[in-house]
Amino acid sequence: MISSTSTGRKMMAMFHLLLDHFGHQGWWPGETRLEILIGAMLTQNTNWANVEKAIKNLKESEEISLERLYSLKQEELAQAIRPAGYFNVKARRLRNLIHFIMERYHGNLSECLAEEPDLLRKGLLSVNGIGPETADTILLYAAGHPIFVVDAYTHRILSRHNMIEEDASYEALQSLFMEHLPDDPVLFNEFHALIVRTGKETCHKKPLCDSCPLLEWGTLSRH
DNA sequence: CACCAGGCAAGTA
DNA sequence: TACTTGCATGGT
Repeated sequence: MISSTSTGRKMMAMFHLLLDHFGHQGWWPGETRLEILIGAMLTQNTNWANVEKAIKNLKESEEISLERLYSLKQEELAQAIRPAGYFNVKARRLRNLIHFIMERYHGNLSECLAEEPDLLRKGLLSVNGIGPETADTILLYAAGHPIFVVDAYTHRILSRHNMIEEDASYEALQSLFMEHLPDDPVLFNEFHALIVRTGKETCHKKPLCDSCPLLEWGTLSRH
């Protein structure tokens, strides 16, 4: 069943078109799993370059640890992550996540990430400031679970190529990948990164698809 | 100058 | 339930 279905073959074809065109993306950038969590929070509706500046600020004075982050006042944290934008909300959200790990997993990140995936996802979603994309980013890129991350690019590209309705839900998009591809975190990791790369470079809001690697894929109609 | 970026929550009707 | 708005810096 899995990837031998028509849809499964099509999705794998998409993956290989993108991989051949753009090459390996090497996601998620970050030296530690804690940095991946921080990046996941900070990159919400924000360019990654700005997130890097914010993380650099955090690393500047001292090594990043859960304890140190939690000891910072929200205001201090906010100033450090300023370049990432929305710094007041994001400082609060980051603290909420740290608090969640402190309370439920005794401040032990490894214990947290070793949690059973469905349970961890529910827990993450209960944190104010974590929605489906951020939760799934943590599950895939920090915990290594075969969970597909859906974002605005995924929605736009798949909808433009008539693989899904324009008003498709997050869940519907996620199922398109997870129900038709093998449960492989390495595949999901690269695939999501490639979709973001495609969205940035060739599949913009204003169509610019002369160089789109997916021109001959799907059932193109709205480019 | 306008527009966009690897979302989410809260407010409104 | 279904829209709309606030959050904010930095690059193109």
